[in-house]
Amino acid sequence: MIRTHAAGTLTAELAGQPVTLAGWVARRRDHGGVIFIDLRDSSGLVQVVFREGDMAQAAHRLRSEFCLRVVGTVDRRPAGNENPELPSGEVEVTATELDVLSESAPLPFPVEGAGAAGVGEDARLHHRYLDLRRSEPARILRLRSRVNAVARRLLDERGFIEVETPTLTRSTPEGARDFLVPVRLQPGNWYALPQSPQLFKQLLMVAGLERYYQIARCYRDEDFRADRQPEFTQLDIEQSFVDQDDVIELGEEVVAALWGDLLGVEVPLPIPRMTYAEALRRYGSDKPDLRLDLELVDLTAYFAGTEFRVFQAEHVGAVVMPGGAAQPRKTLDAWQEWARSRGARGLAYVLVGEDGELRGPVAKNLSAEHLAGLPEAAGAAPGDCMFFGAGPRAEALAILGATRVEVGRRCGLIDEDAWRFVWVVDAPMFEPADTAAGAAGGWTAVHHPFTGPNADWTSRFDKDPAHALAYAYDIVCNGNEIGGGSIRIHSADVQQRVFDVIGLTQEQAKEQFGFLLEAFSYGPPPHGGIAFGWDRVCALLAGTDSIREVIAFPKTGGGYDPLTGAPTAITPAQRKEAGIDAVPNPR
RNA sequence: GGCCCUGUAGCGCAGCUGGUUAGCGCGUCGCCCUGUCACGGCGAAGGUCGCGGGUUCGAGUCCCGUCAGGGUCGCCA
Repeated sequence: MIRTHAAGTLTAELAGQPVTLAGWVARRRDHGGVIFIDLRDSSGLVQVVFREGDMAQAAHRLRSEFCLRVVGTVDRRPAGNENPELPSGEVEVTATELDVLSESAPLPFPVEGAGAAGVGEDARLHHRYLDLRRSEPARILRLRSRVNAVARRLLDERGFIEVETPTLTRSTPEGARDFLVPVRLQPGNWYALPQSPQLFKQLLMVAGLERYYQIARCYRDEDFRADRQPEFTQLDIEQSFVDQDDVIELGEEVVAALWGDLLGVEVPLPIPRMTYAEALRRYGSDKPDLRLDLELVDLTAYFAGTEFRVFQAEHVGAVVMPGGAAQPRKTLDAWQEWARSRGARGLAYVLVGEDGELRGPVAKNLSAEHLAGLPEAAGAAPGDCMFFGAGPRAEALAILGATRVEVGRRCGLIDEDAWRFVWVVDAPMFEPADTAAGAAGGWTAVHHPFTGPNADWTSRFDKDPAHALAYAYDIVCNGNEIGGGSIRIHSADVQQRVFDVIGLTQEQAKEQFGFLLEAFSYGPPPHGGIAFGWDRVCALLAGTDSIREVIAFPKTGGGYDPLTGAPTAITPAQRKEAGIDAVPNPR
């Protein structure tokens, strides 16, 4: 090694010892006759002193982020000059030899010191290698490595086998759009990048592995959000001869190990469970944020027979904003704007005065008797504001659920330090096809077409697809879905009935999933699993809002990589060689 | 694809109802400085105001279009 010690590890115990350090110039404080350099390496910082004569002259030309080798001795700092902010603050290194390993051009943004905190994301990603020299981004990458290690250790201890599955695979028409890769050796034919290892992990169960896991890269060609990237990572797990409780138990162990080992947070087990229907009814969301106690109120029955047209709807619900009656008109108008920006027509409200009198535009439209019992029915007290959502049930619940969280945010009702986990179970198997694209029948699978019906519905899911429930479960943390999975179908009969419901003919099923169905003709074991959204899990553990912070080289919303400039055009020669425009030979 | 916000020096931002030479902080460059740790002092350089068009005597500012980034809804089995 070029160095003998790491900069951040030097302490008074080493006083008097010669050391050789290697790292970067974090900051320079040039006093003419004496020059201080904060030398940074991956372990931290130490102050290096260059005194008069040759050493001071040599140090004078140092600049930020020059890469150095420094030989010197560890000295206690003069009394009164210690820096308690630094772990190495009791000592400094008096330089006797300086070797500039490489110089740095002027920086595109401040790496250290004042202004380093406020750098825009674009600049940071363009020079991500400089961004990662900074302590916080570096901390996050190190944390992610430990997140992986904790998961691997736990799964290894429980007999799981880490298997790598292909990233060049077959395009399957359901689900998200695939990224496609042309194949030079078979012009006109294309690989797809996997949206997840779903089909392969099921094949591994047929293969008798029984316990599989993988930290797997997945690819989906969809529009991006703050919490989405075109390539992202899942902790993918699958197990044979298990039921839903077994998978949930394992998922809880993973969560408890991560939060316990990395944050010192004890997650009380078992994690509570809630049905999908209950989550929607009480919180207006399939990923409820339980840091907030506030619940929705169903007033559909209460308003039955109302003459107020807006409330003549499939569903009428309310959420109460404590103390909300004091909001000025301008703020209440802003709520309307907020609701419209989320696709709602508006957000009806009734204010409960301190005197109990009900005010607001909607109050005038309600009958005296509906008005009289309203605060009690909604659970509102004097001084509160009642917000109402009315319309088709799913839409009304969606806006009410969003309002609930927004109320919690504005009223400071959310405990930012809390970790509230919940399993959302008994998800519906199917949803009407018109809300999702591409299905030929009247129904489409909510999860994927291999998700098994739960015990209650095995015999009759195809008779009442609208209400059929699956052995499908999501784990939610503070309002974020961090993982989800299901018990898969291993019976050919059940599988065929699911295909029938979603309108998939035998020919289509064979065309799309033939290899899986063939495998399933050779004694497939009952199996199920779970996949964690690993980027989101890491972001939560790191305490950051954006998953970009936990990805070494993330892309922007348009799928652009600001560092490499990918994607790029290709040359006509590349295009020809890749066979992009070729017509595939029939097989 | 819809809607909202942003785009001014290397970085972060200001620029009021249109007005003469577009400012501030940090950074950069030069000189000075022997105990600083966001060191300090003096001086200097650095800008097609994202791009295109329009209104106007005059546009960073107003209008239209467009591009890029961020957010959000749709979408994401």
